[in-house]
Amino acid sequence: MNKLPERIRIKDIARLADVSVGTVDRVIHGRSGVSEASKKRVEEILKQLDYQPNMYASALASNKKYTFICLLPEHLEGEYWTAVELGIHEAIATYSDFNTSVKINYYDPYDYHSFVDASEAILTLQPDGVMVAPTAPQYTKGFTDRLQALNIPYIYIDSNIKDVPPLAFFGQNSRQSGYFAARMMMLLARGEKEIVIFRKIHEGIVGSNQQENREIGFRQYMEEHHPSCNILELDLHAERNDEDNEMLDEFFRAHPTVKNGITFNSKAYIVGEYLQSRGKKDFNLIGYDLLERNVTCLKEGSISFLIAQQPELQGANGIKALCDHLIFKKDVTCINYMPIDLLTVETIDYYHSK
Amino acid sequence: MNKLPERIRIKDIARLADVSVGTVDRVIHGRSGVSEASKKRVEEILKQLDYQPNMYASALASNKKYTFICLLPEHLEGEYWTAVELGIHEAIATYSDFNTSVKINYYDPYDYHSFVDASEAILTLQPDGVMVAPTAPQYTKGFTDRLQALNIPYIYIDSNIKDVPPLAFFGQNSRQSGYFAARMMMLLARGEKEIVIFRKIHEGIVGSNQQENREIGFRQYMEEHHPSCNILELDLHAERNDEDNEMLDEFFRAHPTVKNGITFNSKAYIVGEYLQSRGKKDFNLIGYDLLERNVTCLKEGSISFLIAQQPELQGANGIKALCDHLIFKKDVTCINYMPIDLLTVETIDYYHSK
DNA sequence: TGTATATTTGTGCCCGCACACGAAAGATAT
DNA sequence: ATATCTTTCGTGTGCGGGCACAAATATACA
Repeated sequence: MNKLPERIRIKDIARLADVSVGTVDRVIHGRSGVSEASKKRVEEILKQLDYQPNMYASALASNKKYTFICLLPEHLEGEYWTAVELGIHEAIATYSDFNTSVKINYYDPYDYHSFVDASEAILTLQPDGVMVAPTAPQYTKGFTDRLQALNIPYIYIDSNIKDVPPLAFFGQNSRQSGYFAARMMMLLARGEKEIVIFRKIHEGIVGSNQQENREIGFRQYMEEHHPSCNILELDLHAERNDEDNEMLDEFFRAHPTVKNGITFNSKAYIVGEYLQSRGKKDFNLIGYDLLERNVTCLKEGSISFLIAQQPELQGANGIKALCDHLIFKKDVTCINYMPIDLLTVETIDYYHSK
Repeated sequence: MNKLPERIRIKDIARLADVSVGTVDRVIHGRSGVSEASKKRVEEILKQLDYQPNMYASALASNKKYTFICLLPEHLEGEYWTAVELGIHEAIATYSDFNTSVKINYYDPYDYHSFVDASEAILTLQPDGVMVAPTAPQYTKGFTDRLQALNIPYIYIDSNIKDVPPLAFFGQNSRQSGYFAARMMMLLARGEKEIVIFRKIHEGIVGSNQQENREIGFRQYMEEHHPSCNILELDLHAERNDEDNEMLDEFFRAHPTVKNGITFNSKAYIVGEYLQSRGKKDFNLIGYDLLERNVTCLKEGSISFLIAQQPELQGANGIKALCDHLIFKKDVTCINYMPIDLLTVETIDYYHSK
């Protein structure tokens, strides 16, 4: 009477199937050289005992290396994508014993050629997995088609794209988050009839379909619940401070009664810092993402609410999905919407994304 | 010219220090039997190369087993603690290759003897780590003192206790969460001058200091920002439905103008379902925790906001902290406040705690 | 100087698994 | 019947590190 150990090993399977560990190994990995009879016997016991390999021992023995490449928009330190990078490196660190490494490449979100060039470079490097922020949907398909052909799995973060489904997507449902933002805005606005949307435009290009979708959701809520509310718009440049401030001055001179506003990008601090500099305390501002400058505005009162989307977690989960797929051979959920988090001065200190 | 591999191994250290792997191993584990000279040399190289052991190989070789015991309040399926258990099992599953196992024991939160008996039982089992929900602070110290004496690390979840600091605490800052709840309540209330707090009392015992602290925070906000607001109270029993409904009927008959209420426990659905059954649509209700029945109320409109505290993550992080400490020898942050999450009908579908 | 005893160091095996190599058994050809 | 090839299978080695034991060196004492 042999008692089985809690954790089933290949050795145990082999003994029960009356074959050697080599044969069990061949069955598990679907390699050739096993008779139908043995194969069947082993597979049956494997299933019956629900054998789960020790992935650490497996990784140790196989001694394989995995290299991933991420393709993100160029950005300055402290901007939104910095947080995504943090998550990426964090995930790589937790999987470092599996011989994983990552390289982050960049493209100019306002120049489509740049994206194509960068994706070309990645293809020649033949990584084991790719993670890309497809802020320019129309130029992504050519890239992912080639990845598909090379059998390289790829992850989308931040924005999703209809076309071919990736291995996984991590990001917010932008439309819904805009819809939610509208409800929060109107809760602050208390029946006011004027709202302003602050946009950010660079050479006529919005630069991210996230922003557009958030605005669509926002307007949908307004139509459904406050159809009589007047929605104004102001396009800022987010480049030279004084220029933006002048435009804001002009706007508020022309619309002195507007008391509520929202930005659908991560640059709410531009408006927040303006409000602070002008001593305007009666304005309700909602913005996106926990940039340091946004958080400062939130704490000092010039921003009422920030909506966050856990960028670190997006980056980390993207890498984890690649590892789950390639190393652990686990099934990966394709669509992964991140939570829509509302942060206020009362809750900001307790927010983190681990 | 020897090129070092990306990942430094004991073997590499040994070669550089001109000793055997056995000696390096002894230095790493602080075992005796190493001359001062060798020790110093090895330690220097260790530090210089920032050697990080392959924890998976280490776990494989040492072949140690770790058993943890959790002590939670008894509860029915679907209540708050179910989610904590989920997180516990999830974490154990991810660490299963490290030979970890967990056992969950229960005590009656309304009977202090029960807690003492249960903790006694745990001490005789001599687990490698303990996680406890100290809802009865005054009876916990005797237990943790004994654990300390046995050198068994312990984690608090949900509530923290002043006394002796545990290895780590995971839970919400209850006071602050009540403070935040008050702000949200008043945002919904729009200048109304009456608020009702629904409590839950069982045989005169509140059963959790979380609830009390949330109420303290709530009242603090009200005093600071709406001192003239009238705060009513209603104690429910949460046992037989009809009895609670009668009390609610009576309350609303006596106070027909009250349009805003909050519960500081997870039983908001008692009030939510009541409102629904009576067709009261003009009442703003805020509650805690994502029980299925609460979520249903949120979706159907009888609850406006739910405040969540990621119970799965609390459970999972507690186990992870024990593993980090015992297996990976990593430093563990002692105080870990969970985020204060606001959920609405617009965001609930995107909320999850992974 | 030799022997006994500490102290320090090196070696080998094992953990669970992957993979290469070679042995054994069966099939086909001559 | 023997040689050759193919299919099927078992064994051995190594991944990085823990630990027991043996070996080597140092120290004590006669």
